Amino acid sequence: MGNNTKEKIRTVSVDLFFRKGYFATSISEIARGSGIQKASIYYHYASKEELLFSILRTTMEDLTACLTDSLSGVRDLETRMRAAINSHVRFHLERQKETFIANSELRGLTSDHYRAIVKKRDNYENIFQNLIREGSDLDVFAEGDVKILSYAILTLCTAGASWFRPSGRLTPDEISVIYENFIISGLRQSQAEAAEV
Amino acid sequence: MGNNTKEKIRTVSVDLFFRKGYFATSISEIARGSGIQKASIYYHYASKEELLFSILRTTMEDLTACLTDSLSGVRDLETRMRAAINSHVRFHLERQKETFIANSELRGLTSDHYRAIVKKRDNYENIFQNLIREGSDLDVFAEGDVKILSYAILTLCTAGASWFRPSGRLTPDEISVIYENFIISGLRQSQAEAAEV
DNA sequence: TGCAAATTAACGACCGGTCGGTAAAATTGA
DNA sequence: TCAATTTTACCGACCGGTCGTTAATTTGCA
Repeated sequence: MGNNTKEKIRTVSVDLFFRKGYFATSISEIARGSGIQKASIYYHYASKEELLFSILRTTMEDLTACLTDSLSGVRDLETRMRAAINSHVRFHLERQKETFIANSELRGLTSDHYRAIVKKRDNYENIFQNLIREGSDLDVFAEGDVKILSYAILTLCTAGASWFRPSGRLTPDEISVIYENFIISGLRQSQAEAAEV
Repeated sequence: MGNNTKEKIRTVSVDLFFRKGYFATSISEIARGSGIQKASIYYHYASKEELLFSILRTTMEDLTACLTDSLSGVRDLETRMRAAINSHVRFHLERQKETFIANSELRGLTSDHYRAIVKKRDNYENIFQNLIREGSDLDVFAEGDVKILSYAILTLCTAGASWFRPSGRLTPDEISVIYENFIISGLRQSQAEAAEV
């Protein structure tokens, strides 16, 4: 029961960090939004930075768990890539604020915490890079720069989170399909195209 | 001659805003980096926010000028799209720090200045949206959601600026070609693909 | 009674911004 | 031509206020 307050602090922080940014958000504001005094925050979190780190860590862990879950049991490579994109897009749309923070507020971390998050991020990207590599080995995808292509895929989908509004005309799955088709055709043809020209 | 200092302040600010962020950068730091006292900054700029606005405004103006320049005299639609992508990529790679700030520090602006920058950004995006629209009218590109596609194209290329290192193995033009091919094939086929499935 | 959870009050550091002042350069005018 | 005046560019000291954080204390439930 006692972690009601801790969760409230987290929720309010996510909202404020998303809207105003980490440095522009003060502990006082978080306290006000949580309905407590600002000193009380330090009972639950050691520092403002640890609050940020806690948000980023769980977000990255949930993101990766979501991806491995979506891939388990799927064999066909194009289907795996589509499932990966769908997982990425859905997670970013459903947990818009947290993923936005995870992509923009890394500078607020201490160097130790920064390294920890980047490690998790690299691990996540690696899953995509392996998919691309396997795909071009099996000639499902054309040859291409694996790193650049993986960054391209991820930022493309991540960007969706910055303009998505839950009340908009498209559902997360509809948006996902648009990206899936765009990316799959890019992966198939990008280098064949280059040879042509 | 006197604007040496003003330019120096701008250069130092761009560097610090890029590395640490707008809110995490103090006027004292900018002064220290510029080799002057912080009071002197207020001789050249009315406020910290105006300094940010000045950077963003000129960046957006140069960006748009660069694009219209690249498109002038080019007729064929695919070639126009490739030229637009090339202009966008090159500008973002060559003026990496400024464009990064322009994409991440809008929250530091007053609402008036915010509106002014967003207007310039919308105007820039419109040029791309028109290219997509013309392309699908002429059946050079498949039908698709113009807004989503334009955001996809722009964020894809913009993201390049966040990992690009001038000392890397690829030149701006080589990177541009990768993106051009990826995008062109996506624009041609993304919706045909959807019908297939 | 004990302990978790919150309070009140205060801390030093630093923030963006302003102050009065000044040396040097540029401009004015007779 | 040259003294008088204004403008340019900058300085060091300082403002009120807010920052993140800590310490001591009180509250309220088991």
